[in-house]
Amino acid sequence: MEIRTRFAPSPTGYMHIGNLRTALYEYLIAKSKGGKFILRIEDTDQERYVEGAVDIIYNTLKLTGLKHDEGPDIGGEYGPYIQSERMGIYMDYALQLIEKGEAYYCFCTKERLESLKEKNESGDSFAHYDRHCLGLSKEEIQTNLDAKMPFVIRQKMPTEGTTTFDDVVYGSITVDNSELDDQILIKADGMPTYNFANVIDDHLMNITHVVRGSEYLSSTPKYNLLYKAFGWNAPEYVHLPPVMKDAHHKLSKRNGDASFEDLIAKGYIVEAVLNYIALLGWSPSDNQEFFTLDELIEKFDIAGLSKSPSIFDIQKLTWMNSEYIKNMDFEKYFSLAEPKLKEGIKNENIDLKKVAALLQKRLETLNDIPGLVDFFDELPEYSTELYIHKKMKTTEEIALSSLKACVPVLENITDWNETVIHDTLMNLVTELGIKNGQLLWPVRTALSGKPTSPGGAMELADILGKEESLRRIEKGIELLSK
RNA sequence: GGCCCAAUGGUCAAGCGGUUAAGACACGGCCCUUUCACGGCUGUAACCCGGGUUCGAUUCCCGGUUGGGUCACCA
Repeated sequence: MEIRTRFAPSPTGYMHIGNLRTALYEYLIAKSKGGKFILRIEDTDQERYVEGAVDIIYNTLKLTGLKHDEGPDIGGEYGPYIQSERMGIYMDYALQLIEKGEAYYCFCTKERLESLKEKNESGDSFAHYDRHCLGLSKEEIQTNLDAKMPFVIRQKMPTEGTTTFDDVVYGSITVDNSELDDQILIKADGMPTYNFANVIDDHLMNITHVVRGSEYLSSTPKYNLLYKAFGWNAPEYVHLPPVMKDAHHKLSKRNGDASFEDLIAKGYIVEAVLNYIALLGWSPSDNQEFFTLDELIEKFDIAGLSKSPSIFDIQKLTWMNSEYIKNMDFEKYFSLAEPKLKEGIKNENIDLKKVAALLQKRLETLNDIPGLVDFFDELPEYSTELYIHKKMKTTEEIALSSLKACVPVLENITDWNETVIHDTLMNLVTELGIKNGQLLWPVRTALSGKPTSPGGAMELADILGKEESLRRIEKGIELLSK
């Protein structure tokens, strides 16, 4: 049988990391077996609907390469794929259940339900609905309906026995039916609840694997009972442990934690984020850590899913991100880096490609760039203490004499490029009989005005150009002469 | 509180009755080196507790502890 999974987000405004990971696993479960990945928008809660949220979903899937086979934007034979466009369907099925005696109308007001809860809080019984409306006669129901009284439709749960279901990651789980509430299927506004719409849609769309967060584990028995009430086969359940911010809190936008789009805005690479979250709760049978999407499809095995929550470790993502940057094709890397380079460098005489090349092995995120390259534009104010470096065996005196010595030889260079600069400086070192660092460290310092810089003396001199390099060295001499 | 679930270094995470308990991140050290990085080598660090079962438990079972989830006309 063809495997079909669905990503069923609510359009509430952004893409959680946890949501994206769920989508990824859904995609992989399907694609690793040649199945279909479906997108369905669950917008039954009109109060939480956020304008533009659906576009974020489309964009994220597109950006990450999690291409869906069916969905609102591309259609498919099981449409519509937006729940609000499927309204009639749910009511029909709810009515079917009423006829079968598996569900019933409930005319209780919210106030009455509230008061029930209050009673329960003081007592020791469960906060379950008291089935006040279960005993209504057909006539009473009809009268209420004719009077246009607002109603909901509730599922009638068995009061005895147990319900058992199997979860692919958690195994067999059993609960007492007495724990189950007569959950609402159709709300007073005529919309189905998530729990009901889900079952109907998953069945109608032939979904074979229901993948979702473990917070749904405790409501899954109700799902199973619903499938049973209809006489349908339940799908495979794949519940996923949460992605945590720390040992106690889930990662969530509400706590100010980064969403997918935030991470991208912070200079993380899409592929690195995807790779990292693939490994947050799943591991391959071998030790492989770096995966392209295609490799994930090939290597993914549902058995590698973990049962326990994982803490999102930005440090490891950052490391992985730097690995992606380092190993990226230069042209691709440059196209990503260029905007950030331009943020830090306004001077058009600077060869951005050379700067980019210097940076590629030193970046953690793209956003590090501006702060690392700003000195190319303008030499920052610096203290002559920068010239003192123990390991390079430099002092201010040595720095001064080294800088003075290199001015004439650099001035003599006509063909200003890295190789020539290198040879010239190294010759000078030999001539003066000093250590490399005693010349090169002062030059690097004079050129950058910073304790650290991407690239050393030769690279910086090459990029800055002859005139500017000499100007900066003179400036160093001036500072050191005071 | 009832019910459900989980528990290996600081973090991710192998392991599935017998192992010197992998690997990665982070951290420390060393090497390389014109700074910082990169790279290479290396070090510190873990089976929540108590009972069983077994010749033998990190692994299986039962309790407990801790943590999480759930108990909505939200998904």
